[in-house]
Amino acid sequence: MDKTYQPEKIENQWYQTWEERGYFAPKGEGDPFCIMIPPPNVTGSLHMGHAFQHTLMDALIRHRRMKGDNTLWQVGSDHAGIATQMVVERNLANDEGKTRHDLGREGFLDKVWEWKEQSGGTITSQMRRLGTSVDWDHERFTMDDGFYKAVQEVFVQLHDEGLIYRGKRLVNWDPKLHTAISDLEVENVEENGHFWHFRYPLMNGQTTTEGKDYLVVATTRPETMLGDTAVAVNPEDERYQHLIGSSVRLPLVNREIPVVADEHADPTMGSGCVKITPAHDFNDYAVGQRQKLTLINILTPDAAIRETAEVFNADGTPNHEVDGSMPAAYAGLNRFDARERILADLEAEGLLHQTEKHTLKVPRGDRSGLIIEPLLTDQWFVATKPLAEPAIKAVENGDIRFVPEQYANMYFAWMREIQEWCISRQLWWGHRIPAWYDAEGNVYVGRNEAEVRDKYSLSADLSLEQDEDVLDTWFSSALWTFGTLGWPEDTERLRTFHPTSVLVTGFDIIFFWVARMIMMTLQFMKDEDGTPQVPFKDVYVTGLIRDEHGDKMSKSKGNVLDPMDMIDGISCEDLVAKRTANLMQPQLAEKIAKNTRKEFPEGIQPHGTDALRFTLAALASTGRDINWDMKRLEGYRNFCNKLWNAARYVLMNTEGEDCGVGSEPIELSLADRWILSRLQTCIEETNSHFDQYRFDRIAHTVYEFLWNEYCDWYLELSKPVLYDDNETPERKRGTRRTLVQVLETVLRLAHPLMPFITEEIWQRVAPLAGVSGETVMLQPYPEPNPDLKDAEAESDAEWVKGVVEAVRNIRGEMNISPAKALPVLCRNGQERDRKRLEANRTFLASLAKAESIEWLDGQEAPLSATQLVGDMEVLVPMANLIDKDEEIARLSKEVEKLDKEITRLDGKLSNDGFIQKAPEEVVEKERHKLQDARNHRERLDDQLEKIRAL
RNA sequence: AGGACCGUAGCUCAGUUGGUUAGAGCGCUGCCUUGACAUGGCAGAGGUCGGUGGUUCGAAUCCACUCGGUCCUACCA
Repeated sequence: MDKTYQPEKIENQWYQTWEERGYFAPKGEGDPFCIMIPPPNVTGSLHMGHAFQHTLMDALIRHRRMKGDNTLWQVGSDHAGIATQMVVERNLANDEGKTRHDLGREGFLDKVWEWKEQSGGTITSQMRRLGTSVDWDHERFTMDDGFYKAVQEVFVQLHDEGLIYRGKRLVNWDPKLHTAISDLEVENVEENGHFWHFRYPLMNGQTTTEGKDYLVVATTRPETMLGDTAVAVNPEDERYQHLIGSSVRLPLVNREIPVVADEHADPTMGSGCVKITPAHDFNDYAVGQRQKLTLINILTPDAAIRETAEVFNADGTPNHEVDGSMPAAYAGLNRFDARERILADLEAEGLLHQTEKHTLKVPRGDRSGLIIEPLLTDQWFVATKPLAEPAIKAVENGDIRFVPEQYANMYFAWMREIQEWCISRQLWWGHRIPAWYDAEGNVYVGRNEAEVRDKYSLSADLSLEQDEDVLDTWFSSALWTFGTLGWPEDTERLRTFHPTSVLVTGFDIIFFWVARMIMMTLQFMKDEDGTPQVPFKDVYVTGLIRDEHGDKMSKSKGNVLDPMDMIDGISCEDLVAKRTANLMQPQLAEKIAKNTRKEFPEGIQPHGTDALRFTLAALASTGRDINWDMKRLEGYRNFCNKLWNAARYVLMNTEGEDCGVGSEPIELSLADRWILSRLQTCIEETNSHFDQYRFDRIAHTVYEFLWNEYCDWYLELSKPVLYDDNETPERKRGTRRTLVQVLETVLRLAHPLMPFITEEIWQRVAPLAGVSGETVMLQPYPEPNPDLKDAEAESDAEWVKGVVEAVRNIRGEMNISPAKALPVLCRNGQERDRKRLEANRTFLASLAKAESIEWLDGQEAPLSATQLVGDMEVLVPMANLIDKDEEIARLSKEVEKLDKEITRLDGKLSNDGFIQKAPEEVVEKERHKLQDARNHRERLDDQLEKIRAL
């Protein structure tokens, strides 16, 4: 073995072997255990969040696979409608200077598929690099024919049950992407703006109670006034009672619009009058529906002012009575220019009453960044309320469990206020809506045109056009758990693996994805007796990986870390180049480059996959934010090196030797029995942490055992046995056997977190431990063996460690070289101390580097430095070695500590309440502590006196 | 406005149902290249657990209030 751990030499090769040998596929027996991968964007690349979640999923899968379950980790990717279409459109513009319209729908879709072929392999090869043991043979893509079948089936069934419908509604419209988006895809950002107060003249000589001949309305969006169809006042508002039913003249347009009474108007805000623009504001739309107001759409799909407005009745049917003509001055202006012109014109007419500054929440599209426009369009919707009800119950009654459970609150809050879901998108890339129209606009829904004709008894010569729109990507990903397993076919995989076991995902997509998956699955997946199936039993919700300052990693901030760079390393300049390439705002490049050079002057060293995975697991605590820490990564890379070198030591001392797994007799030392006992605890804890999804504790438990117990103590304790010619062959065999068996077990224990290094070492260690098999991946996961628990060995070993530490402490505090052998004296102990001393002389001599260890029976001790182990004093004679003042200082420090302790315990024990009310065992424990502390104090005092007397 | 989460060592974070001397990694100080490992070993320094009040024999842990930070949902004519 190499002297240092070099991950790049082992990782790729093992992954290839595993994949070739088919280890990742379900083995077909055992309890089913299934995880559905949250499908990454097919054209994306692996980011830290993926690396994090994939690590945890892989750990779960490998754990259960080793436990003997029939495990399936279903892999696949998502077509990511808007995101992908945007990328391809941008490439098209950059490379050929063309738009998608130049190519036409078919031509453009060919381009998208081309792009998918070209870039789709990026993320899968990165996943392989990360060691993910997914079932590649059944990889799925949401645009697969089979998956499309599932999408169509769901659409048609929901439609036929009346849960999907089409209608003219106000939706969130992205004027750049030219599509509707759901309310979840809108980000409300606080921005500076204004309130503009307008005067709308009253008609027919009416006046307000104050004698004014106009009403004042305020708006943050003046341009919408062109589409106003009413002014609302509160029905309780006395100021305006007499005006309800009268009219105002809409300025600029000169349309007569009514004053209506509606609760929406808040008498305490502004003038108490509200302009109502039902076609351009969600609240006003609701007012319009209540008051049966006309809808006047003044905007084009680009959000520019129309030449002539579109007019509809409240029910969405075209209205031919109201004149839609608009002032010519604004036609074609974009909404911002139109705003300026309208303000100027109103001011010129003396109708701009007041202007005030105001901060408001501006809705922006999460993809385009543009201000979203509420726009009246024909769209498809899912009636979510009936679907939400069982979905809420499934979590309430525990069929689905959120981990950590506080995320259930988030889920409930959203589900109980759920809005209808707009599922149509005016895009080309996606699942085309299975609906057809005749020339009169009648809608027919079916799986294909032929079925539609049959279903609706349409004549063969009736010409039908399929709906141009596609479905929201989340509509298809909502079917992920069962669509990937073959539904609507009744497949073996579906029967075996659905409901799935656990979903691992981020809290940021609970609404987008988790909630919708639950709704859809309960609706479509039923047991044979008709009971709805949940998509998964547990939802393990992860935090979000942020940079070391707690900022979200983003391209525009230039703080993105690529998991592949953690693994393979990257030079400073390459990292700068990567971070500054393809920026949306190129002016940021300089700052990003500067910060990057400052933070990573040496670039990033390679750390290997196992170190990255171990770090991610160790960071996976229950918090919502997880700050990345490069130092942690280094620490766990060192841990890998530690494991590597421990294995090197074990192999050096066992290969070619009798490791006691045959028939030769063996004898176990105290150290052997101790480490085997500790190992059982480690196994117990690891398994229990796995059951609770506490990956941080798994990592900690394994780390602690391997480094602080196995390496720091056990390997050192094995040396005196192996290196001493006087030791019996039985004892040597016992030690060798323990060395290899414990290591082999730890390798299995750690394998789910660090698959590569464990496999590499296991291959060499397993035969020595008498274990055969092709791979550690398919070995049984360790289970604790109660027979190996040995309380006596543990307490004896603690005693040995105590004596060693006592001598080391004296050494350390006195600055005595570890190379210098010291004479050690013991006295005042009990019989048990003597026995322990006699039984463990060689261990003590070796670990404490003691030249001699003598028991003092009444003889006068030479002046010494002292440490206490229980009642026993451990003395190191001072002759020439130890400085008097330093020893006084050291002992005084100890005494001070003890005094504090004594005061604290004394206070506690002289409290009657404590004595009476605390459990007897707690009181007893405290009494013991006090007794011990007093004894120690006394001994140290004696010692101090002697040294001072010198 | 409603809700959630966070505040523990210089930094990043653990701390399971209230009972240890409050822990880890990194950083820091001192000694050491001893035949697995300097990506290392040994020893050590460092915290009145955001604040106040309460419940309790006992609070980092439970309750109330409060300060600071993050986020989600809703609304703002």
